[in-house]
Amino acid sequence: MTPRARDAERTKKAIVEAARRLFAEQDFSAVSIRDIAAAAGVSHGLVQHHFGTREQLVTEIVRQEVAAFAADPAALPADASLAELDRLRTALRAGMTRFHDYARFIARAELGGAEPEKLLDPAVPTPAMLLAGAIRDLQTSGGPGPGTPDPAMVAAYVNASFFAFATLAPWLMTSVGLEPRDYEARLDEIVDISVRLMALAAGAER
Amino acid sequence: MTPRARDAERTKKAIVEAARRLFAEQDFSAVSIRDIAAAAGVSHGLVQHHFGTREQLVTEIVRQEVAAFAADPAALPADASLAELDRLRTALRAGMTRFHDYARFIARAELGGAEPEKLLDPAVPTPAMLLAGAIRDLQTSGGPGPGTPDPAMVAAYVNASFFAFATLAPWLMTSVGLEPRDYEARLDEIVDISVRLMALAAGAER
DNA sequence: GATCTTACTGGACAGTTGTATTGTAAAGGC
DNA sequence: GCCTTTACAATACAACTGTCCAGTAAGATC
Repeated sequence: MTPRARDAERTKKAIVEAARRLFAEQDFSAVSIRDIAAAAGVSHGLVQHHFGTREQLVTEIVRQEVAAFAADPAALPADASLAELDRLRTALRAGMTRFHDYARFIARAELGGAEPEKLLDPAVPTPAMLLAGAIRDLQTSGGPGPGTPDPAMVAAYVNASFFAFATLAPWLMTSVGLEPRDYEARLDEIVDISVRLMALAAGAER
Repeated sequence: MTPRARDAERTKKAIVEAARRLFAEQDFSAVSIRDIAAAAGVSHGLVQHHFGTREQLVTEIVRQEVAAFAADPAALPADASLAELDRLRTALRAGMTRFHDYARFIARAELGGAEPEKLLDPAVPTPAMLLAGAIRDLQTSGGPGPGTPDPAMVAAYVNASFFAFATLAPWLMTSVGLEPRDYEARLDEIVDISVRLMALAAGAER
């Protein structure tokens, strides 16, 4: 193997990027250090030199992924109030798109049993955080109506749907007799359903 | 290893059951044939004798899991119409409970890349299939109102939420600032949100 | 009782894994 | 120029993997 340029920072980034790519396609435990090294064009010994053990590498990658998502301004558009439905829709759509890859990553990491506590970070913004505006609307206008669902639970529900579609869109579509290929084209419908659900939670009139 | 009773059918079942248990806890690719054999109290050679290759074993387990869920009467309660909200709620709750383990299994299998086409079976009933009654209600009463979301898409949305909560409840709860431990206690709220969403899709008055 | 089938165990094997270790040469301080 | 540091490659190794295969004995058939 021909030696690469001596640029530790750059090399570490290349390794992390290669690992990210492989983890997005396979089981966490199906990806070996040698796979990662090969994908990064590096000897497997170097991976160990930079990251220590395999577990430390995985931890580092998870940490970076969470940090990147949390820091991405596109992941958390400004609060959108229910009074501005169009803005809410647009923001939710953007959030959903950005959430897509992150959700897949979380699913693999979580189901793979890798450092779950690192992922359980309530500080990480999610599409449903947009509910914040709606919830404020609700609270300033006298509280929820009788029998209105808990806005936080609705937010979790919306997050859940986005998450599931991101990871299992083909299965979810076919499970109700829809065409799997249509998923991309119908993202707006999913957003629309979410918005209606939020309005419901806020006790707004239909 | 002391030889076990010579009962092929019983032994095969024990192996499948052990594998199911292990697959529910770890990455698909992290579970070895020897792990499964040990958990079943059997030599690893026997697993090969009964199932051939590891892949055939996994395929068989997935097939059985899908078949078991599809055949379970509790998984698909009788159609509940929107006109009978209480029955709908009860049925949905039962479906959700049964869906829980199946969803976890699907997630692992799908994300592990194991035989996805086997899982993409639209014939497998899911909680949101209960929408069938509501959709019929809708259609016999003159079609959806203007701007009403597609009932099939709503069904997929409901399925998605159930699926995601089953696999990632702790993360989903904390992501909106709720207590992860509360998840079990608040299942009814999730069902309630689903029912409201269905009513919305059917164009029913709130 | 002899023979055949088959449910099982256990050993062997080559390939892959994570990690430890050794070796090399590039860079920087002095 | 020398010397220390360190980014890298390459080898070594024990543990584990899936698969193959030889052996054993229980039970059925005749």
